Amino acid sequence: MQFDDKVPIYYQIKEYIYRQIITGKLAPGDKMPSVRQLAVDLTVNVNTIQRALSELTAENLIEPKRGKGNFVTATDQQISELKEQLINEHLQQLYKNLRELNVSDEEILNDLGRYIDKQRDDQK
Amino acid sequence: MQFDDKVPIYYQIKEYIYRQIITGKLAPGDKMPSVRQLAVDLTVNVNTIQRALSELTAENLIEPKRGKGNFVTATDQQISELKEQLINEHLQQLYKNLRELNVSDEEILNDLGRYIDKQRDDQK
DNA sequence: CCTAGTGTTATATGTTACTATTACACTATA
DNA sequence: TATAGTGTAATAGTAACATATAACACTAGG
Repeated sequence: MQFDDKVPIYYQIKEYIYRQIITGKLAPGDKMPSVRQLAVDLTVNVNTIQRALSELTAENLIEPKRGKGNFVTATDQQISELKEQLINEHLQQLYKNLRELNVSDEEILNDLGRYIDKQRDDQK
Repeated sequence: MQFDDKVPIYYQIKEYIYRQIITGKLAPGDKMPSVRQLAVDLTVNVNTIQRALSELTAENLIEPKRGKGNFVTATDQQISELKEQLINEHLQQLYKNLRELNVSDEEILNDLGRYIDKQRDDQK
């Protein structure tokens, strides 16, 4: 996994696990990979994994069991709220960023439309 | 100015100056506020200002003159390219973030449309 | 009971970011 | 020529982040 060196790694791992949960790769009740395995997979130190997991635990999304592993405890309700929240934050971020560059509401929508069309073309 | 504690301050200052230039608050040829004044205005250390300015200098957007100050040397051409690049990066960021949450192209556009409408309403 | 696989915790080390402080180089001007 | 206002650079200290390493606590299975 490639990290943005402008943002703490533990935080990017947290976001990565958010995604795993939201996209269903990790479902309620699932056992997560062990901290040591995650450390290998993401090529970071175990302590860095722990830093991310401890925050997710504090947010009641996962729960550790000594000797067993970490388990997803988030409910479907929690997950859908989390997804909505993250989407909203990202939209807000874009909106704020572009407005700060003096891009109008209309242009923002047009530019995004063009960008998405371009992605579709590049895909081919 | 409020900073995001997940991103280096010097980098956020760099982005701030990008905005000043793109929105015309700083025009080609303009003299910038002194490093000491910027440090006071943004409530950071002079060295942090320098860190940002030295990168902007390396990008040929500004140029320092000993004893005189820092001056905007970017051309209109450079500025419009910079603006386009930043807009593109932000669009790409949103697109990537939402696609990673399994949001479809169509939903992305709809969600943004709704978000912008909501902003307009909240404005009143 | 032993062992392998879990989570948890602690220590030491290195790097980067930021601050505070000081000093130096240069320019304009009174 | 002195002074105030510029940029520049160096030092030292603090904090956060990440690493390496080791040890400890618990669980499951042979």
